[in-house]
Amino acid sequence: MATLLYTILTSTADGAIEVMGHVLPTAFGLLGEATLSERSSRSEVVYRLLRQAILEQALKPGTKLSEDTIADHFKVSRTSVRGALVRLNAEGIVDLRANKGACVAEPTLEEARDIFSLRRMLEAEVIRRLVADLGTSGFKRLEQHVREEQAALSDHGPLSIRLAGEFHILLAELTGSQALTRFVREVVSRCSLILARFARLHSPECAVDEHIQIIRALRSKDIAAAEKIMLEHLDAVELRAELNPDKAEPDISEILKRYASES
Amino acid sequence: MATLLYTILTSTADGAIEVMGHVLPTAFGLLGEATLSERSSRSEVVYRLLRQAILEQALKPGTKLSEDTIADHFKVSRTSVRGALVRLNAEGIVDLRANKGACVAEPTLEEARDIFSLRRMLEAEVIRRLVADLGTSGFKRLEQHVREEQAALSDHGPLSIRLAGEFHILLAELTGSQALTRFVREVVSRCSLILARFARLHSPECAVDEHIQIIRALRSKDIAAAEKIMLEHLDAVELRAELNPDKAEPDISEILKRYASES
DNA sequence: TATCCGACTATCGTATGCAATTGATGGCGC
DNA sequence: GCGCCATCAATTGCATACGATAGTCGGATA
Repeated sequence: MATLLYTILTSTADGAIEVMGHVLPTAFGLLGEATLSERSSRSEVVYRLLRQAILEQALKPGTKLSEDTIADHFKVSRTSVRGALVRLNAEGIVDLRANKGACVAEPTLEEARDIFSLRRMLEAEVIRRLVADLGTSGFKRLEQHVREEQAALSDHGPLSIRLAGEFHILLAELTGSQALTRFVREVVSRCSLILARFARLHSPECAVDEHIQIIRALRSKDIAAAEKIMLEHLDAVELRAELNPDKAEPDISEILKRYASES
Repeated sequence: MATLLYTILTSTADGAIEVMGHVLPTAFGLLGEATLSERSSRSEVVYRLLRQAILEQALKPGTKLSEDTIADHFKVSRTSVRGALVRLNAEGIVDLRANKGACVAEPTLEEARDIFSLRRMLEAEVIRRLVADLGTSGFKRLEQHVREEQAALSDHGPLSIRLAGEFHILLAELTGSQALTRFVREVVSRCSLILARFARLHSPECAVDEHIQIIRALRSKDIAAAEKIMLEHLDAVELRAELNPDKAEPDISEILKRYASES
């Protein structure tokens, strides 16, 4: 396994997707249910790397994900790539159009609002549960994560983008609810896509402060306050997404829809 | 299992898509994003049939899903089967153990309670949204669905089991929120597994009545009342699941856990 | 010159073959 | 007789090959 990862890391060093090689190591804890100890199949590795690349916005919404290209870069067969793409499609971060190849999903404005709405609901629930029973070790993990976020701030790179999202996934994990974690993972992923698509630029500095506030609120054991902070944080994130309808038309079909009725 | 594969086998004998005509006509709007007009790939067909078989409890939790066996019965290659299994795994209704094959997921008691808890939250949200804006056509679809449920009651078969679950998915669809629909689909699917695993027998008669009550509550536009009815309905479903810890130990590991600490 | 049609290319969908891993069975030593 | 190890069968993981489909480019015709 280690050898496989090594070959992939080195092989990407001279490929086009080399970005992903750099940031991989720190990512491994959170990226999936699978821990380091389990052997990873090739398909699994491709899945993780692609997912990571998308969440770090190295692969932007709309980017074509040709099976051949990816297979060549990772030095694996298309079979393994297909498996990864199917999974990513099931998570909603990759669109899979029959006979026309896959591409990074492009959430529309409507979907974006939808996702944020659900995210508020889910994460409010996370907070409620954590206020009820978050132990010392949980706080330790949160604080450790925030420290990593702060450390990553300096490079202003993809790492901080990803860590910002993973803070929320970590919160969900700490509830101990697998299903809730799954759903939060999904909305957070989709939010990454939304930000990549609509936000002018990601400004993670604020986010870290807000994350610290969330931890503090959790410590206070005040449900209402904690929930309020979380919702405000999510509002801030949505604000950063600049989901105003008059900019960045999501889709040609969206535009043409208005003309179709007049013809 | 054998019976199911047999029915599938015989019905696929004269063409894969026609088969689904028999069992899926009412479901087609629900079962996936794909509409009838799009051509379905083999992998897609296998996916739908397997999913349906699992949700109708023809394939029970724990059943081994050998690639070869399925491929032979469906007269397709293992490749198509694998694609379907990966998708089902992503939805959480199939477990995929590396090098050891797939099997229908076996939710533990703990997971079961977790799922029900989330389901309550999600479906309460569905109700809140529907009370706000459910149009005439929406009610028509709901009533049509309930009629189908009633018609299916007579055979006491798998169809009524599936339709009962799909009522909830239909509710979610009517909110217009893709993400919410996704999540509801997932919890409903998992609940099917849970019922298959723990419930003594499925008694769908009650469910239909309860579904009618839900529609009535939605008509009344009384959020609190509608939400209450839905939650009561879900409580009833959970009750039917008989999630009492002292019966039907989910897992050998669960049992041995208690012994491990004493060794 | 503009439009339509047909061949071409690139890419995907599927099948098949081989390598790798797991679990089992039988033989061997104790 | 009992336990351990090696070999074997079964099944999955992966790669490659082939057929099918969609988009593109060039030529023929009006």
